[in-house]
Amino acid sequence: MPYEQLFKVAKNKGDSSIKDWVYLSICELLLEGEFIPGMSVTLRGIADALGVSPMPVREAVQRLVSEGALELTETRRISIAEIDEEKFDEIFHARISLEPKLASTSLKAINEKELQQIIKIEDRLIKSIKEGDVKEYVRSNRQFHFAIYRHSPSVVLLPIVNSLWLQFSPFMRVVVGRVGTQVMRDHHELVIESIAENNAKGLQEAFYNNIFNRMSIVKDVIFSN
Amino acid sequence: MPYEQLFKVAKNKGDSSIKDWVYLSICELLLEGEFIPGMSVTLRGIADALGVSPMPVREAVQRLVSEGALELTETRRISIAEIDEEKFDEIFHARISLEPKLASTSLKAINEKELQQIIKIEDRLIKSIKEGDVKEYVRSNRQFHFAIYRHSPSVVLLPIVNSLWLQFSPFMRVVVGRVGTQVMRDHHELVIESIAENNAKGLQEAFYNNIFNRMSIVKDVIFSN
DNA sequence: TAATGCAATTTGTGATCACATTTTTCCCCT
DNA sequence: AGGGGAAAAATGTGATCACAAATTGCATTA
Repeated sequence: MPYEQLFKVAKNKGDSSIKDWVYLSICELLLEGEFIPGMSVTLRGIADALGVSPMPVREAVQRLVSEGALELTETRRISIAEIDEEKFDEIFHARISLEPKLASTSLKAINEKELQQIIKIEDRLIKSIKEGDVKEYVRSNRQFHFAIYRHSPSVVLLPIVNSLWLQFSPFMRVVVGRVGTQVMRDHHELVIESIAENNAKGLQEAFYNNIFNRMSIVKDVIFSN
Repeated sequence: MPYEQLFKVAKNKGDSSIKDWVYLSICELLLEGEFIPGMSVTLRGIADALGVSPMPVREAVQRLVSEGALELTETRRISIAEIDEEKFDEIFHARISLEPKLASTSLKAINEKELQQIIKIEDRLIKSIKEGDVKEYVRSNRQFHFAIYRHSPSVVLLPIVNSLWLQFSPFMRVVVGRVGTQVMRDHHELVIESIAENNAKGLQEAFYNNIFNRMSIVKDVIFSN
């Protein structure tokens, strides 16, 4: 049975259009690393798996193509985008240029309750590192970032950063399996400190260092030879 | 007759899919400032104007919505995106973070012939300033930038920058009418010099200053009170 | 004259059909 | 057994239809 992963996604709650639900469903699978870069998908395959007509799938897929998460081959087949070193460098530059700023714009919308949620996610992340649970590690790291970004009023930066994560997540899921959950300074303590102290400058620095370290390690491991 | 502007666009050459042609047609109108921020468009209106079915228009419009150039209202109508000061600041940050880098990655693909084209565009730009031709000024300024960006092998930065221009161009067309083609240091001489000398660092600086100056002036004039 | 309500039209969304092109399958030949 | 090739199935694209929801137009009323 193709696209077994799609059966895991939550049923459409009917609170939004089908195409948005399809879009979010595919996003989740991309972010969770259920799709391997280079593998191909089909409109009807996804449509059947989700129990909808190919029409809303077309719109969702088109959107993901324009966001760089999916690609069209020369013979107009749909596949999960792959990443080479040049592309990785571009994403590196974009992330480090935009995400610290995005984080700082989120700051004023984060209250005590949301800070506690962020700390809870960080606990899960530390636990996953100890246990070597790569899948949970990738998930909680992403949740940590977006638990912050999500509160930003941004209408420009946030969609861009979203599309960046959609582009590299399928790739990361594969490479982190190779890198492992090795100890790396993620500066999450500084992130939490800065939020608690309402320190925008410190928050930006913490995110800069976090992204720089992580992306550098991945770059070294994957593209060293 | 609604959407008269659409009649201006070139006929579909058949070398690509209809949806891509529709997409490019709407892009051109957005970039040329033919659409005013806040105005609404309809699928069938565009489809009739272009002589195609609503289907490829749906796909093109969905894409432009996901790129932030068009917006869906709460009652799912389509309109040209508007820009407030917060959004302008975000675009400012994204442009100044990404475009200098994008320009520098274009450098190695620009040869003498292409440099001459760029110089030719710069001449048109200077002429338009002298004559106070706002429309031509906006067009040649955009052509100047993309005559460089277009040669970049970028697959991440270029689409992002493209979407940024699509977002602010309808706005710029309106505000430049208010700002006028006043004298501003655009650092285009430095751009051309840097290309001629193959100086990536200088090119980045020239673009940084160009974008910073221009965006600052617009910000002052439009959002000063 | 300006506001109100109701009907007619228009709109985006989703489903289905048609079609050219591509991919896959499977049988035949060497 | 192993290629090669034709037939069959599958695929993305575009057009058309159906429908609920929103907008518009217009007559009626105060």
